Amino acid sequence: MEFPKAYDPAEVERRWYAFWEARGVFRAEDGAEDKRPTYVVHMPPPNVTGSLHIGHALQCSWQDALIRWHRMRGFNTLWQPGIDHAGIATQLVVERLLLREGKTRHEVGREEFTKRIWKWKEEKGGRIAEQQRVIGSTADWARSKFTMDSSMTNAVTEAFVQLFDQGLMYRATRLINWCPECQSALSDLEVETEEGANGELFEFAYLVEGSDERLVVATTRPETMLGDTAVAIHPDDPRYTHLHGKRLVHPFMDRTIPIVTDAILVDMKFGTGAVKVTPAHDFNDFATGKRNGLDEINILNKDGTLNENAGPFAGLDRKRARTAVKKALEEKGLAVGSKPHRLNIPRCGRSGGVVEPMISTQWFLKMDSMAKSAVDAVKTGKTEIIPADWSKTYFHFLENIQDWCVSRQLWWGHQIPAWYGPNGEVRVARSRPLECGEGWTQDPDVLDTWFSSALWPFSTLGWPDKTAALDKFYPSSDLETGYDILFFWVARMMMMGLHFMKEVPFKRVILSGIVVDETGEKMSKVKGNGVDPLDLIYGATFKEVVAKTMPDTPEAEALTRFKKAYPSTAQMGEGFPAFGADAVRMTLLTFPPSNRRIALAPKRIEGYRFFANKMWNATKYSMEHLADTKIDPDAKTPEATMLANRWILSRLDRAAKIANDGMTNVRFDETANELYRFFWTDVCDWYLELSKITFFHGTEDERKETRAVLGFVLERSLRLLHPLMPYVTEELWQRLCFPDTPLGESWATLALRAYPEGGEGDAAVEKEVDLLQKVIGAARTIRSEHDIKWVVEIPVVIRSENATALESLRRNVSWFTSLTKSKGTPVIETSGARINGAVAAIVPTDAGAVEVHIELRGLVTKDEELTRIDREKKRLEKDLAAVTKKLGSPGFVDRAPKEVIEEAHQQKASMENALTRLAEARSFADEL
RNA sequence: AGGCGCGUAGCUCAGUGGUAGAGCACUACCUUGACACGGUAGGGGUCCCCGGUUCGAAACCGGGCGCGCCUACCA
Repeated sequence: MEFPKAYDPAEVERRWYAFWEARGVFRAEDGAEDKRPTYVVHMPPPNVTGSLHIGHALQCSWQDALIRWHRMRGFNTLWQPGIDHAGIATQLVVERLLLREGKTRHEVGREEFTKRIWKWKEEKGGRIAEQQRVIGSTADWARSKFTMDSSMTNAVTEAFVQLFDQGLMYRATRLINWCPECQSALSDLEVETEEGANGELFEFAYLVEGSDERLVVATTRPETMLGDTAVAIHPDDPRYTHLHGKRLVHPFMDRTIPIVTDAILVDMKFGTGAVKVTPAHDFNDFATGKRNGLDEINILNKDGTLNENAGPFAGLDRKRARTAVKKALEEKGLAVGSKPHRLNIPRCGRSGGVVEPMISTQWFLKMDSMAKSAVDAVKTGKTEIIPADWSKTYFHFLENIQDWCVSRQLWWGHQIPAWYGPNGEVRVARSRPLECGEGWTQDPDVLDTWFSSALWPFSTLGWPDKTAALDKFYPSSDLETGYDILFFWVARMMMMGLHFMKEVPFKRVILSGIVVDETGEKMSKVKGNGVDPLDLIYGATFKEVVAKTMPDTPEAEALTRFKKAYPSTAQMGEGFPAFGADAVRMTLLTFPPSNRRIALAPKRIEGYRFFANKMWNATKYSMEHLADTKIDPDAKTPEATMLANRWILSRLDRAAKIANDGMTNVRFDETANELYRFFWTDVCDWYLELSKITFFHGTEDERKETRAVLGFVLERSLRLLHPLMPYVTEELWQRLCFPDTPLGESWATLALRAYPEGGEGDAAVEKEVDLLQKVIGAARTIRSEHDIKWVVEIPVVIRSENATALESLRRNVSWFTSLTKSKGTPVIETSGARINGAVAAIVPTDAGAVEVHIELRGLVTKDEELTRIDREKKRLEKDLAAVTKKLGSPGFVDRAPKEVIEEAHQQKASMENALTRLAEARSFADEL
């Protein structure tokens, strides 16, 4: 089989996704006869309007790593995918399309409009699922659900009816958040506050009835005065005692309004101490109205224009009305003035329009008892939130929760299963009740999209039917999602799951952070600092990137802004190369999951592409030397007698342990970093180099053992890395294990091999090798410091009083010779004559230093050597001073643990010994 | 205003009581039979500041400064 010199992710990755799919790797088994333990993850269903962004890529990487890891460990894994119908977002998209035809949804009608949305969905919607495949997600796509599927609608209806029958779902008239742009009610959570907006505080006066006295109030929304039904003062405010019980004249309406006293609303110290009260358009005022029995006058139409209650201002839109009211007040001499004021503006999370509190009749879901259960489930540990810090936020939300306004005045969504009769009757049922004939109409409103999402962990499995899948896969194991939807989704699933299934929907909640740009700024369309993961996977020029993210900005400026957001791209030329999905995944996995912000540096991704190339070439090398050795993936750990082989097997064992621990503890970064380190440093830098000694100079027996170990280590390394970097590992595994089968045609797949468990390794072997590495390192440092060319072979003498070390060095002298290019065989001795004109490196050990003397006469100058020794000396002295101080400090010897003291003594002795040797070496420098 | 989080090498980040770590970037040398998407070696840090606990603090506690996010908001 051809083995190109460099790894090409684009060529390789393309090959494997369909391969896995064809082998049924992703499938979960419903059947009761399948006795494997289950592992279930629900993928947060992305919006049907959405396309893959880097946040999805992060979550896919995490979830796929968890899923693949469990699958390899023999779990019956279900990764449940799906798509969310995203009520408002989708409706807005299709409305915008209609607008291009010059039509509104009201003109085409509800039925036609809904048809159009479905058509749009079939053509354009849900493309994200294809993109999720690109990054390697092994979800069970055959089970994918759309929240508007009939089975989902069935579940939503059932849930609604049950909740209504239980008295938890009710209809009420109250002040709610209204988005005039969407013309719909919103839940509290869908309102986003724009902080610190520049506005003004406008002051005007009401005249006291029957006098000339003026009472000055202030407002940031002057037009709301049209709905004022009182002015409140503090009962204890001496300035206004004489006004108690008086009334004020409304300047534009034919009414007077009372002056009420209210200690809750009014802060005497703020402003004039008098507050206008608009119960129908302000949450605080609404409560004040209830306390004081005030009228509630709604002055707004659903589209945000003023209604007939606004008298002369009726018909104006909010903004114009504000100007008009101010002007009219000025004309009447009632305006007092205005000053700049910073305020927070509530905006609709979807449309961005300014939200207006408005009195309206809506459906609400009672939250208190369900919220309590959801709190208890976490407090009692039935569900664990990771990182645990988030529990506090979760509790705070649920302990202060308001009833959930679930009805939306949209056309796209699950229509509320309530019918209203001609005489005000209300019927809630699974389908239109027979008695609801002539004169009855179904509630036109739909349910909040999050209501259907809240049922997801069981609705996707067939609820309310008792299905095999529901039986087997509820509750799920882990839920992994961004912390930004902790309230929207996670908390609500908890409540619904506990309510309907009497059991928590998931055992662990893993909350991920937000991917931000390289400088830590949140990615946003406005800033244009987003990155499309597909551009990273497939490659793209920076011009192409900014054309997408900042389409309205001139190219040069856009490029400047882009480079500012991603400084590391300065070293990348004209664009991103194709990093490949593996590199993108690996990068995202190396951030600790507890990080709230994940600053994506493209340069870092490059590093993992290089890592894939390293794996590629290590495999290439191995296969060249394995010759006809058949790699049996089922082989047990081979017997090893040679130190290098025993060592790498030990390291493999420990790396596997660390990898598993990381996955268990949701520390993917620890898994990823250890496997990276293990493969690059232990396998490539040391083991492959050592294996060359055997392959080129060893006996046939040695070669045979080394081939077996090399093949084994490589095969297991690929397994270990597979959940993180599935593509390159599958490719290399196929090449390694089935060299005669054309790629993509074998039946076996790495995705279904057992994940190595690992263990503690062999400490004695690792300690021995550690010393050899240090001695080799010391010799290399000398070479490098003195600029000795690689091809120059140099005589070496090694001396030490450490008998164990000497013995090991003698046995493994070829390591030293080969890896330091020393001449002939180094002389290894306890003491005795040293080479004239040699420089020495000192390696401290716990049984006397190892000295490495290298003959460099004629190759270096005395000064160079003195510089080197002095630097070494300085370093040792610094460390020695630290440990000496520690040992001398009062209390340390008395109070520190025995082993710590012992260690300190040993360090001291070893450094002192090394310093003595170094001083000797210094005197030798004269001979150079 | 409250809550939460963060501040460690030029950059992105690990490290949670025992002599400061990784990757990238940087410097020098090297095309050595897997890999220049590479190798070998090296330089670089008052661990934000101030107190306290401790024999010992980057880590634990208190206070401050700076940054970010969330919740609630004064008309």
